[in-house]
Amino acid sequence: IQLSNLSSFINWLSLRPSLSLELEKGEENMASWSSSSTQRSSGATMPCSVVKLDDDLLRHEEEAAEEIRRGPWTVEEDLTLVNYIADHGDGRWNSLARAAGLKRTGKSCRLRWLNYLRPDVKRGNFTADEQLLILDLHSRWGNRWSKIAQHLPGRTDNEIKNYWRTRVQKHAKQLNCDANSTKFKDAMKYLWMPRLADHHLQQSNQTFQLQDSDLSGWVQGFS
DNA sequence: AATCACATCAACCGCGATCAC
DNA sequence: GGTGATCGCGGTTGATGTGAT
Repeated sequence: IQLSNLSSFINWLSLRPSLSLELEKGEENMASWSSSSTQRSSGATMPCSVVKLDDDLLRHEEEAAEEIRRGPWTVEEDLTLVNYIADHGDGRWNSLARAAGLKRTGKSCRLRWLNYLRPDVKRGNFTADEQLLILDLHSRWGNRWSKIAQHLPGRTDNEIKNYWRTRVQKHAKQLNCDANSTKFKDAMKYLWMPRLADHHLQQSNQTFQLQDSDLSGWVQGFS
C-alpha cells in the first residue's frame, strides 16, 4: 500500500467492523488521525511526543542515535507497518521496527499490530454472548487475559482487560465488594449471567451492553 | 458557558519466560 | 549452561470524550 494511494488504505480499514477513521489535514502534508473508539468524535490527534530516552538505557542503540516516537500512531506509521508486515511477515519486532524505518520500539510495533492493525481484529461493543463468556472464563481462570482472549475470536487481551476493569469492576464497586470475591462471583453467577443469558436469547444482530439500570436491580436484589 | 468528575481505551511499562547463539 | 535478545503477559497511565452541576 503506497501512501499516495491513501484512499485505498482507508477503504481497507473502513471495511473492518466498527472502525472509525477520521482524517484531518495535518502539518507538512501528513495526515494525522484518530483511530480510537467510535465514541470519540473528534478527529483531533495529539502530536506524538518525541523523547530521548536515558543514554544508559540506550547504549545498544547509541550508534543509531534514534529518537524514539511514542504516543498515538500516525496513519503514515500504520501504513509503513502494514506494508512491511505484508511483505516480510511479523515477528522479530525490534529488528522489524528498524528495518521498516519506524522510530518505534519493537514492543510498540507489536502492540499496534496485534491490538489494532491485524486484519482479523474485531472492534465494537462486546455482544451479550461475549460478555457471558468473559464472565464465565474469568470465574475459572482469573486475570488470564490472553488465555481468555483465545476463546473470543478477534478480541484482544487488552480489550477484554479494559472491559473487565471499566465495566465489571465498576459493578463490583457498586456492590461494595471485590471483583474476585465470592460475593461478587455469586452475584455474577446467579444474577448477572442469567440476565445476560435472557438478553442473549432476545438478541438478534444487535449488540447488548448491560446498562446501569439493569445493574441497579440486581444490586438491590443482592444486597 | 464553564468547570469538574468520571468513563473509556490506546499505549506504555516492568518483568518473567523463552529463544538463539 | 550462560548470556543477551526478544516475546508476551498483566498492570498502569494518560489523553480525550461525556455527562452532571
